[in-house]
Amino acid sequence: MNHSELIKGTLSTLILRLLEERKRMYGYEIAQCIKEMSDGKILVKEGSLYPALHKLEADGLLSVEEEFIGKRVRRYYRLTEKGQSQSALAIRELRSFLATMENMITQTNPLPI
Amino acid sequence: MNHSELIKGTLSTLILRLLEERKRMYGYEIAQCIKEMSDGKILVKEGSLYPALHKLEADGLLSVEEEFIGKRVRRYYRLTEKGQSQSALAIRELRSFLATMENMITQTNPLPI
DNA sequence: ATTTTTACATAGATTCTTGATGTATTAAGA
DNA sequence: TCTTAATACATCAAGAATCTATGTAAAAAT
Repeated sequence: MNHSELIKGTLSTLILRLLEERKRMYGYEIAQCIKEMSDGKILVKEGSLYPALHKLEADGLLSVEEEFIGKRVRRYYRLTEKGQSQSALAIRELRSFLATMENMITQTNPLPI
Repeated sequence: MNHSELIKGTLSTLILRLLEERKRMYGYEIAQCIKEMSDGKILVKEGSLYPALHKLEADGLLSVEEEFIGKRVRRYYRLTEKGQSQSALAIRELRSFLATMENMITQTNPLPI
């Protein structure tokens, strides 16, 4: 059991959350940001990140602008309007889930039902 | 995005945690307990629960005693010694992950790296 | 008498992440 | 200057975990 197994299901919400704050980010930047913010504990792999971004784009939550830095392309993502409302929802949901989990693993001697 | 998608990766830890407190539980009881403790927010399905229990047993973290209630069998689980140490580890890990996630979705305006 | 709850189980489909692999530019260091 | 590391995208096969659906059957409740 490590952090990378626990991240399942939370990655897209995390991406939405970052884009809420930063407006405009590209994939690699998102991965670095998650690494920094988690103190190196959550390392998103390319094999997770890019498919997740593509799915969010396909679902109409993100829009993309390609930009050339020298000869190299960067795909900048931002939230669509749909993405903004979805994002708010997903974050509330995640926050509630975290609180519930915290509560469940913290409370001692849960009573028989 | 709902709680059932977010539970991925946390179910076994949750089971271990419950058995740490309650010593001896059977599958159906565990599912009910998770439902109660989460205020109905986390509904573990049989298709998730029983395979998870079987895996924990196969990995030597749980032991089983079958008991007949009338004509119906109940499979009571408890932590093995290995299960106890693993449990402590998994819970620490989960707690740390929850804190990290909480931190990431809560802090406003994360700075550029 | 019928329905709901209790209690186990598994198979197939789906989803998510990983590891491996690929391509290519740019920056840094020896 | 040459080599390595970092940047930046991408995809595929494999594995893990969950869900839905389905099945069986006893006990309790209506």
